[in-house]
Amino acid sequence: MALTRAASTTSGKERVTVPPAEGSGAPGVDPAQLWLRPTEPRRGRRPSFSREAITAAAVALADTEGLEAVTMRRVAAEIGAGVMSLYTYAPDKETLLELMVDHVSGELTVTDPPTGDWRSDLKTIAHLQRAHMLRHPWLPAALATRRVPGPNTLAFLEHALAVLRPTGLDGAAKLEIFAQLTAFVAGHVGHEIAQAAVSRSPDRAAAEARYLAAVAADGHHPELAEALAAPGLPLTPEATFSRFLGRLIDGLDVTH
Amino acid sequence: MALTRAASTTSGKERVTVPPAEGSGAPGVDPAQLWLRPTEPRRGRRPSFSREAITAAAVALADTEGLEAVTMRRVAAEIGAGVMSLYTYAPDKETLLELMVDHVSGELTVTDPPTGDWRSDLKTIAHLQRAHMLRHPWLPAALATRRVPGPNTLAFLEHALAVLRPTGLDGAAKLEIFAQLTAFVAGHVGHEIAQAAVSRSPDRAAAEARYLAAVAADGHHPELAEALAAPGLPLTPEATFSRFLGRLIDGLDVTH
DNA sequence: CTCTATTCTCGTACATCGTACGGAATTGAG
DNA sequence: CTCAATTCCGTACGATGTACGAGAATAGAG
Repeated sequence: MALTRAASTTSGKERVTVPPAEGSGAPGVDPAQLWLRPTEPRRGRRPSFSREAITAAAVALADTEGLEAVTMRRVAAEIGAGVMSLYTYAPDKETLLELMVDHVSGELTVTDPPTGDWRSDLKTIAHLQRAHMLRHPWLPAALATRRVPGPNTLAFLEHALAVLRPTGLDGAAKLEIFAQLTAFVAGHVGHEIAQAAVSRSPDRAAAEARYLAAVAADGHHPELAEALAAPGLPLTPEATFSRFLGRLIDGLDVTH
Repeated sequence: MALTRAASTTSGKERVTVPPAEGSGAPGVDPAQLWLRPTEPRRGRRPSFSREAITAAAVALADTEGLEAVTMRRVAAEIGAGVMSLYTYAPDKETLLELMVDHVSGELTVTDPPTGDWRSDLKTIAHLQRAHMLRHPWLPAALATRRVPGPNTLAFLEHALAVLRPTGLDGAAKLEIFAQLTAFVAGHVGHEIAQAAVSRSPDRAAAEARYLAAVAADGHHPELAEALAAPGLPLTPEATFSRFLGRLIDGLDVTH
């Protein structure tokens, strides 16, 4: 979610001195090329495939076999195309990922208008997002590197902004809240998924438990030892999510 | 941060039906192999390198050239080793990444004991983490796939748990708060970094602004249009962070 | 119709990645 | 010394993203 008013990060002479990160100087994905390209002139050979079909195939692949199964070769094979044909529809794999993210965001259609109780509405949004991400477990990972919101994402954002209207916050704050809420949900679901994956292989889970037990027993981590030893009813991930979401949203101070 | 009491996710017959995610069935990294291995028997050829040196080289590389520059070949070259020698010290690259994360976490040493004002202490922790991540911009991305906390991470966690003692929350809740706080900071800093990267290439920033302007002008996104048009003083990333952190922590309801 | 410009298709090829394998080198124990 | 253990690392393999360019299909111009 890189949604900020254009000039808000470098104003005037202020120099940002952050060293290069993941995709440092690289131009990334051009939004115009991605979301704004008009229906091209009808000329030349007729296309055999479509963005839609390619994206859908990639999504299906990610859903059933995980994000790492989404390779250009696999996707191409899935729709019966040559590998290089994909590059007619998307300039590179990163772009295909963005297409995938926005594609599934189409499922996030909201029918109910805002109720006026923005806290409650925001919780509904978060639960929608959680269910959505559980259905597409690769989403949290994919969202981490997403740049430009596509039409489906924008539609959902539009709804979120409407929900936040009663807060009276300025635009930037509303955008930030949505971005942070999405990040929170992605983070939480990401952990849920990772946890579930660990639990699914017993030796792995046992190894982890043994490690933590060893750390707790070394005497240098009394707080951790106590935290791990404490009873505390085992909550479902759902309950944990709700509790945390409540803490987050109910406490949102909107007066400053 | 996969820190949960061992049995808290699958209790009894409850089946987790989440489809495969990023590293689905794969065993990942064995914590014992990673953090608990004792000083091996003194026999055979003397080691020419060390985990420390390898990890430090990898970190230096990530700091200056980004995470994608950290390849086994580059790291090996950096310390004058053959590529395959690295595998004596770490079983695979994922493990090396975990080593890197914990290595830099060594900088997070906290000297001041908790003051008793846990909200204030928590904010201090978050600011520490933010500065830390800005110094190592690859951290937010690397943290997303981290599994088992190493000694330095555990030391910091221990401090955080001590800070949270006055809340009276149970262990699981405290662990969750720390995990979510870390996730929040990582998410925020990740966006800061991405934003800075975009701003650094003017054409890229302009393209993005043009795209958003086009969307705002299409008539289908009135809320977004208003949010983008609103004045709102351009805040420094620091200020935005503090404001959000305040909203998050001040509102944390600890009574349930 | 033919010609030509345009567009899509995709086989081949290459650089780069993580890492399996196995032999050479070095060490301490018996 | 012999032997087993341990480290070092050159070579090699399979997989990946994608540049390149030759061919095929299409639509308008003449």
